[in-house]
Amino acid sequence: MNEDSSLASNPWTVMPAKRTHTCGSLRKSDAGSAVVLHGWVHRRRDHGGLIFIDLRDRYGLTQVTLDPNVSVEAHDAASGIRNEYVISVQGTVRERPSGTANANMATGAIEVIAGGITILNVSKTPPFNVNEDVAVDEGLRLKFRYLDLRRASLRDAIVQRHRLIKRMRDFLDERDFLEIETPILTASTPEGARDFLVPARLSPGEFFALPQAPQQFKQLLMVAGMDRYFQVARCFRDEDTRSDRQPEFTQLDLEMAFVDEADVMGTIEAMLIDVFGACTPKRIQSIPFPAVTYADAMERYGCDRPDLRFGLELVDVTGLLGASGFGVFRAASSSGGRIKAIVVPGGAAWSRREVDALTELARSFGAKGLATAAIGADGIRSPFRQHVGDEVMASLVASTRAGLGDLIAIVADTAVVVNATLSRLRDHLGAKLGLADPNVLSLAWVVAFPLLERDEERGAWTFTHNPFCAPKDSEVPLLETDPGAALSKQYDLICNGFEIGGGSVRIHVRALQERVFALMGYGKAEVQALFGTMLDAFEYGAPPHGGIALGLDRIVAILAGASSIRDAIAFPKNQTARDLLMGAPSPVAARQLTELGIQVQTGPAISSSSASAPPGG
RNA sequence: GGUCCCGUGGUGCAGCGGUCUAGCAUACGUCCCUGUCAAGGAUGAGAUCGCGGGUUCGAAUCCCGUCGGGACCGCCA
Repeated sequence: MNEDSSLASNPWTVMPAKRTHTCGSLRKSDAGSAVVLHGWVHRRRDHGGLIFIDLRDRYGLTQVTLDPNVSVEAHDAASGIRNEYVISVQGTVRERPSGTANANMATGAIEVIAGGITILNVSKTPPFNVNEDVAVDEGLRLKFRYLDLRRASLRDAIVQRHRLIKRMRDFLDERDFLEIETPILTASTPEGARDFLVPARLSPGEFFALPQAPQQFKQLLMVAGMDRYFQVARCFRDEDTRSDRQPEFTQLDLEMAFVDEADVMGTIEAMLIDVFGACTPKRIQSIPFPAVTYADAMERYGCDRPDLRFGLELVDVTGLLGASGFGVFRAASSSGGRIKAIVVPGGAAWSRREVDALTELARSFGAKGLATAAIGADGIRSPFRQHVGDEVMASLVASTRAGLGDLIAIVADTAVVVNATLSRLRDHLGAKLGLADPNVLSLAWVVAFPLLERDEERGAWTFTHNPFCAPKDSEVPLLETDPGAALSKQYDLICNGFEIGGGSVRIHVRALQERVFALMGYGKAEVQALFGTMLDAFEYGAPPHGGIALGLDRIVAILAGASSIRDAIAFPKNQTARDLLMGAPSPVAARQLTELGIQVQTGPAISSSSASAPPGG
């Protein structure tokens, strides 16, 4: 009866003998030992006479064998045991009889012959199978997160996360970094993401903001002489989620004084080589990490965080096709757009249906269409061949280096659309063609970002990284003549198509920081009000400094082979930023609001979004 | 704010206008079974197909709306 949770059947006062081993530790050399194991019933195989129980804890699985000839009581007790019951087993380790060892289990050479079993707690039939790693509805997984965390893949990711962070801490500690906590209740700063706000009861009408990152604090720590700082920092941004974005997430935040870009990058590179070497069987593709400029990345891959595990580089064919007789190409070229191609290896053999699907995909990514040319043994098959002529077709094949059997896919549009479409098509092809080795980590730096970009809404310059990022020394004069062309001391770290870190050498001189703010359209008074504290601090001997923040959730997700950072976080939120486990956010008592001086606007939108009933309830 | 995908016994899937009184696997109950490890065998129970409306002689199936989950665009220094 798994519903039977009566007090009599739950001997909670009886904590049996302390466990002597975990369920992952026993080996052949332990044969003969008397042991006590505690754990959850992973699976039970009842042969009538013999009963086998795979006992699970977070360390592994151990087979417990119940033989009525050894203990009738234990065997009888095991008959009533069901999956996910918590039990204690007292028994003897025995090498398994020849022919019955299980090479797939770490403990497969032995079994525990049970002399006694104590049920520590019963379990209802779980809402999904804990003992297998099949896909389950995300909502259900989040609602029963404590059961999901028992499953192997999620449990392993959480364990790996701990090991990774522990190793990072040790590495940085050995190099004189101090881990320093910074406030969670802090001040709202403009720009960047939307803040989460916390009402300040003692200052009615005013609010704290949760930090989007400890940016200013870590720079102030440099001014304070803390020299080398890091923190495993929770960050909060009230923006829409993605599979790689949660409203709260964790960064390894780091800052160093008296450094240039190479110092920070070198430190991080050394740390990651050490950490990944210890924490994952995956192989780093190339050491030292290659560096690619932002401009180069956009040109060759169409995005600033390309997956470098495979080639499939984009080729600019604007010059070649822009003047041709094909209207689509001419239009894109003459209106200042671009024409770029990607070569699909073996794509000439694709069926009409497959090529159509690729075109449809390109449309869904924003392109108006996809022009293709198949390089077959009997010649080039292409809808636009007749419009451009054989000579241009031959040049196209040559410049894209397409070979026999390949398919050339071309997008002609604005540079933004071309790059966005082809970079996503490239990712799609990498996956479809199996080019992205899951056992490889293609770590690389992206450098030479522009300092500023045009904010069309405000009609001013805005920062591409953060407002404290320094321009390259040689580029400072450009701030006066051509701000958009100035390159910065920013560096991003990418891995397998994700941005896993970003940082920069900062501005540490008040005058330069004020000049950059001026370019962004802030008046002096405004700057003083918003960033005065830090600018004032800069006047008391701010050392040159720079730092970086690594996205730990993303790194863990990559190592775990997860497609979402939800699978790297113990208690994540869903796509609509709700915590389905605890039922947050939720309405609060009227009295709480009164105390805070807050009046909640009621309306259809408000009341419907505050309904916190979980699905299936 | 927008686009797209998915909601069918506890779970995972199939069915996509009548043959569905809804199929399969697994989980669950009972029984048999002493070397299994996704144990095996027998048997039983369990779903008005997320919800509401519409089209139709007839809807799990088509349409609209809504709710829930997910992917993406915008957004995210």
